[in-house]
Amino acid sequence: MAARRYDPERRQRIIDAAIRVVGAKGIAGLSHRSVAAEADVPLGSTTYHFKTLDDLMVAALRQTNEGFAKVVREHGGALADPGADLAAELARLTGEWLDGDRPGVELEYELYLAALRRPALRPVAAEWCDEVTELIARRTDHVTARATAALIDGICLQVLLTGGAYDEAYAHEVLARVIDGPAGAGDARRATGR
Amino acid sequence: MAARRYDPERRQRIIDAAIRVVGAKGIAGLSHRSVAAEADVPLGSTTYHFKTLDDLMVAALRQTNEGFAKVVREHGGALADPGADLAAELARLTGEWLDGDRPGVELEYELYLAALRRPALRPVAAEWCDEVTELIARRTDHVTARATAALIDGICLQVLLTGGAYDEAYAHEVLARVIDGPAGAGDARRATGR
DNA sequence: ATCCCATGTGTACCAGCGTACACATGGCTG
DNA sequence: CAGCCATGTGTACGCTGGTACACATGGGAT
Repeated sequence: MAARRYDPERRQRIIDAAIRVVGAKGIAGLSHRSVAAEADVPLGSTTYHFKTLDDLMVAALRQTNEGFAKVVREHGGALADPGADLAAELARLTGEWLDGDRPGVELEYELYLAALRRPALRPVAAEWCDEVTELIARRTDHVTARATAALIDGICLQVLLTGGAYDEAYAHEVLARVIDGPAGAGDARRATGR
Repeated sequence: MAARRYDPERRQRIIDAAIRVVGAKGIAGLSHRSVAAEADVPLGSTTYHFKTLDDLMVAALRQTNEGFAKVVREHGGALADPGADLAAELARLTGEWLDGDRPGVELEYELYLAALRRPALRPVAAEWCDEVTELIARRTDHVTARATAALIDGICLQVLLTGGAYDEAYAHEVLARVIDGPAGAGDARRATGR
């Protein structure tokens, strides 16, 4: 098998350092050198483990994708409860995520949005999308889940990009429209968008 | 008045060149030099008109913000018609925007999303948000308009970031939920328990 | 025990960057 | 019509970046 001689954690430490660098200076501040300094390893070590910065970003994005999932795991027990108000629960979770670790959220979105210009990141961004959708789809049909994920993304973006505050009541209200929309109209199962 | 000696269009040409550069190489490829080369002006000229790259990006973002508005102006006549199906109209317009000028859309989003890490861009991003919201708010209340704008953003993002295709029927369906959701009354949405 | 090679290290090269600054030019004000 | 100064130009400096490459080391296969 792979034989990691001296520092079996070397690669992982570089990824962690990259995440800290992006958090502190943004993607623009990410370089082999800055990561090497942050991880306290020589320059050659970062170029050895990650030939290109895209490779490093893919690894970092994969790791940060855990962020929201972690919040869900820790505070989202009610999500699975069929009796709970799904829209209210999602609005609450999103608020906790945004208010609890704003730098972490910004970092996660920065890496996520970087996929716009870096095709290498797109599969990872798509994974993240699918994971959130699947999570919601345990309580709704697939179309509703996709739309709910999109709406949450849009709401978060508006908060992050404009510097405004998160309004949980507003989020609850409009999330409910998407989630309860097809149920309230009478034909409960009318979703076959794809 | 300002006295532009030789080249009254100099500043504007630099902005246009900056937009072309971002379109071709992304924000990461934007520099005083690359813009100067693209605009065919000496280096000193770009640094004279725009002290920092942020200044240049603000000007570029302001200009690109016209993109969607332009589509609306040219193809969105029905938007103002109170008899038209607003959700269908928006879904159609978004499709035209995404399919008609994909590079332009990516460029616009790249500049828009750059506000995440560049506070200087946030006021401009907020302006763009407000403009779209106001446009929609001519047919709906303000909360609905904001949510609709957020949902459109989210849907576009999912298309752009994951490389998927735009599904107009899906967009129509979920936009309708947000827009028609509060059909009963403004705040009595929870009253219709079953 | 020996050797291979994955892993790790140090350094040098060159390109591109922001910035600064001295200088050129000619419309506008007075 | 004379001078000011907004505008425009060319060049140089110091820094940081990606990349390449020669060299070091020691675990495991033989």
